[in-house]
Amino acid sequence: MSIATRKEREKAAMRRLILDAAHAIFKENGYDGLNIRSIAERIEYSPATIYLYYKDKNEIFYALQYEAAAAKRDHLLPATLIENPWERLIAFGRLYVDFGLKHPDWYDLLFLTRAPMEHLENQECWTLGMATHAFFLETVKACVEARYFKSTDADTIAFTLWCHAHGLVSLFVRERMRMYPEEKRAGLARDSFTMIVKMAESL
Amino acid sequence: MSIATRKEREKAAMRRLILDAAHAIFKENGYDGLNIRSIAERIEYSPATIYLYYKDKNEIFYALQYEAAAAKRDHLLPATLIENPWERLIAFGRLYVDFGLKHPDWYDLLFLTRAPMEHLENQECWTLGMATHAFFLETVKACVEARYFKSTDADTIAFTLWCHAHGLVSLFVRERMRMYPEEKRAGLARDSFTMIVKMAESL
DNA sequence: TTGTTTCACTAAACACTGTTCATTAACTTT
DNA sequence: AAAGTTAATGAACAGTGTTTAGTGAAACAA
Repeated sequence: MSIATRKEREKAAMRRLILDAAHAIFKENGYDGLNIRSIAERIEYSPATIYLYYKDKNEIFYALQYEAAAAKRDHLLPATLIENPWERLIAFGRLYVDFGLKHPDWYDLLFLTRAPMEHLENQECWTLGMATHAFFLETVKACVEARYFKSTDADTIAFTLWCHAHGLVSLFVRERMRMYPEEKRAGLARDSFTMIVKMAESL
Repeated sequence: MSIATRKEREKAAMRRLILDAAHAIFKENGYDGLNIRSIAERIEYSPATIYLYYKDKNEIFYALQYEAAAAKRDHLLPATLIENPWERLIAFGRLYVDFGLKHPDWYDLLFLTRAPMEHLENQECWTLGMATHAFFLETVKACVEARYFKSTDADTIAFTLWCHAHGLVSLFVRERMRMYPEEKRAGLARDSFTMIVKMAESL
């Protein structure tokens, strides 16, 4: 029994080792620089060994996506502590955009990568994302109930705000802000966030 | 001289042939199914021949991106004919979203592909996109001047509206709408567009 | 017409991906 | 100590983008 548990432990350690290497490479060279051989080289094992611990590259990708989701959850945590729903909503939005602009690679991984999403519903990552989204929706609903909006359609309000934040971050992450001079971009992001808040107030 | 012009004509025809093949493959199999060998096979030439007409795959990618930009411009054309700036703005937004949802692959190519954008500034595609963006900005400015908004910051208004539309389309194109039941998604998109228009009215 | 040059084209290769499999060597069990 | 199990790997395969040496035909010069 002891040997079996040790082996389990070693297996988990190896999976961790692989994932940490993948994580490091991803941070250093982005998704493009991440390949099986680069991981293998970094952990000083043969490429074939990777396949003893992860079915294929997608599984590693999923695991990385989970890391990103966890990082996002942690980043948004401070907002969840705020009592007032309206303040909470604003803080949530601000931190969401903040996360995307500070960690474009992770945001990319979570929301912009054209990836095999088919099996993602079963993934822990999806659960984590759903929880965050549910929390966001709850906050909007709390605002609706507290009459912060004239509209009562919480779903549409939430979706609309999400569209704005996601669109804003996406334009930055995928470098579609080139028509604006570099020094104006950050200000534009800030002003637009302020504006959507104002728009939401009078909603 | 006649031979030289004929050769030029043939060269242009070949570039067209390659691009049309690429276009067709892209429409049939998406960006992933598009590779040099598949183009070569379709036009019944060797893969190496492609490189006599396009420097590398990126150049073909750029050309395709231009096709997408032209398709988008054509799709938005009806809006440009509307006199009233506010009506024009709404029509423009509606057609923009409509284009993205109807042609996700092209939208992807234009705004979501992680691509070598470095040399894109010099590209016709960029010029075309800039023109469309400039028109959009002009429309917002016209609305500002006609006092359709309280705010006078046309740049931020335009950017904010773009963020929403782009975010909305992006969530669909990259399949991040899974948390909403399939049959509700279209309605949500419609409602959200209506909502952002309402929000803009009271801006 | 003949010899030379130019040019479109291609087969074959290279380097790089993800992935598989037979073999080896070490560990575990008997 | 022998037999069985398993972790690890070298070598290969198939699929990418891209380059290069070479071939045959078209264009040109005599």
